[in-house]
Amino acid sequence: MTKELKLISPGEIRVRFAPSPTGPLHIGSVRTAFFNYLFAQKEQGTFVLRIEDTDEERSKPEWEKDIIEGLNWLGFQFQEGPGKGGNFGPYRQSERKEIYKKYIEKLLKEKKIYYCFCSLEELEAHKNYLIGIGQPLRYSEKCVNLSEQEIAKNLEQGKPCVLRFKTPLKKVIFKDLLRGEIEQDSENFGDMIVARDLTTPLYNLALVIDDFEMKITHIIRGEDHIPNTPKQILLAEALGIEPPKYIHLPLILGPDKTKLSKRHGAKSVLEYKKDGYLVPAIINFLVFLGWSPKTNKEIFSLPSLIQEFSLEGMQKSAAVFNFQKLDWINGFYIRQKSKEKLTELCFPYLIEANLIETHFETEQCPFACNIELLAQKFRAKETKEEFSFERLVNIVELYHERLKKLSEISELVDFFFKKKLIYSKELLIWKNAEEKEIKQTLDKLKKTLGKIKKENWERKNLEQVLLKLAGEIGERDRGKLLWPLRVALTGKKASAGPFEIAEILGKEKTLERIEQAKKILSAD
RNA sequence: GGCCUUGUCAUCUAGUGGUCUAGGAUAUAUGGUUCUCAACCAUAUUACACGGGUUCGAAUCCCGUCGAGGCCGCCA
Repeated sequence: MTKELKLISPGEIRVRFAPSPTGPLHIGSVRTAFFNYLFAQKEQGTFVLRIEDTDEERSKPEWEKDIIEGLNWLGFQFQEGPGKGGNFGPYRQSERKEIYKKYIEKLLKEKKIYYCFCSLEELEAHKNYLIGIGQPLRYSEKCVNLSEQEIAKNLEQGKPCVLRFKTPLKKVIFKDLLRGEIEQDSENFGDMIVARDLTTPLYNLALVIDDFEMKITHIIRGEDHIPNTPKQILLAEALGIEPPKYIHLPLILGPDKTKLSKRHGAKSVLEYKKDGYLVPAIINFLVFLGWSPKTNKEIFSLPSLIQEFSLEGMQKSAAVFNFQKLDWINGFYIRQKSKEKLTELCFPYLIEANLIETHFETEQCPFACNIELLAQKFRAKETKEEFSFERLVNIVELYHERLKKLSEISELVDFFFKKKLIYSKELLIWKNAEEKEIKQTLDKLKKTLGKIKKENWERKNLEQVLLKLAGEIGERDRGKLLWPLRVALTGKKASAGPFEIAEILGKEKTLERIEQAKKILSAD
């Protein structure tokens, strides 16, 4: 299958991503865009963005913005497209009406398309009839032989009409670079509507014209477009156009194994950004949905992907979107970040969660914060306690290995910034220990920690002293001491270790929280 | 209902006639390291949809069955 690709010299390959701006850019479309982008990069071709907004009612400029913003965030740069220019524009179908008009008029003149005046009711009735007798659903061709006079009369009366393609009856065979030959008889779809009027082509026609005009060499799209392909090929033939090459990607499925859609949580890719997924993680995850390398390698950067990508590694069957694996890859990429970088990435989430605030006023959304802010001091919103960037780094670092996505950071570290922790007294109790025991432990803890000088308040010392104490209290069971300590400091059943937390919290606050734990324990 | 595509562990997949008593990753389970959680390491469990052929030999080739998905719009 790649033999054919090699016939085309590098630089000549042109691919496109052609979304319709009728909703957010979701993860399935992103993958399609990505494979187009990858292919273009690999073959040193051109990646074109075309906005398919022929449906004026459903298309919205804000969705176009969402799409472009999403592509930019992911780093899939297109060489031609709206706002970018190029030699084959305009790149919005709504701005290409003049171009379409030429083609539609030509088809009409050559009698390859014809006016159809059938009403929706008529069409519906015919469809039901066909279902009844088990035939493929296709138009009755009632209007195919209308006389010039009849057409003129109907048009004059302003009778609603559309333009239909006089589909030649034949077997259409095309070659999919991934799947081999696919054959479909055109009698299965019949005379389809290709335009509403002279300047408003529908999807199939507009696409054929645009791909030709934009000199697209390869159409890489979802498998759900296989049934459209014969229609487009016939249309291309009618226009005397050589069709491009086709690659139909397997679909992405939800956990219930149906085409991934909004109800599976296929939200805008920008929401993945908001959840704290990293671009390399998303890319790495997505590429494995339908492609695999020759080796067992699991982690790929974009450059290495471009290098190793090949159509031969493509899968033909649909793949279920595995959210757990996305999280795993994301966690992996988070662990690759330096602690400073990670803190910078987490910062907006801490602001968003109202845990910290900065003295600086910013007009920008916190998610677009800039790095200079990070050289400044912050304070806890609740306690007004000051935090340097270094101290924030120390906090975030504690959870470096525990993060799967950035948005989790705030509920993990919130206890550092709060005045009072709220938890039940049962949480303080280690395994089968008695309440009394825990109380004694907290007392001893307070006494021992109180003796440590402020200048010696650091992780290593704390560890030494506390482990010694733990030995005295629980012999081998350090949990007797460490569990209530950790709960007292964090109010959580799971967290980072108590020594490093105590270090960052500081002596005063640590003792305060132990005191608080005692109160919680004695309360009813 | 018609047409098309597709079928290896729960999930993503390796595998192109012998090296497959089927490999890797995620997930799960157990164990190891300073309480918990995570990370890391080790171990374990789980798959060639089914039935026929072809062949000395089949996950791999052929046929049939079954399953799954997609498309059948004056949406794209």
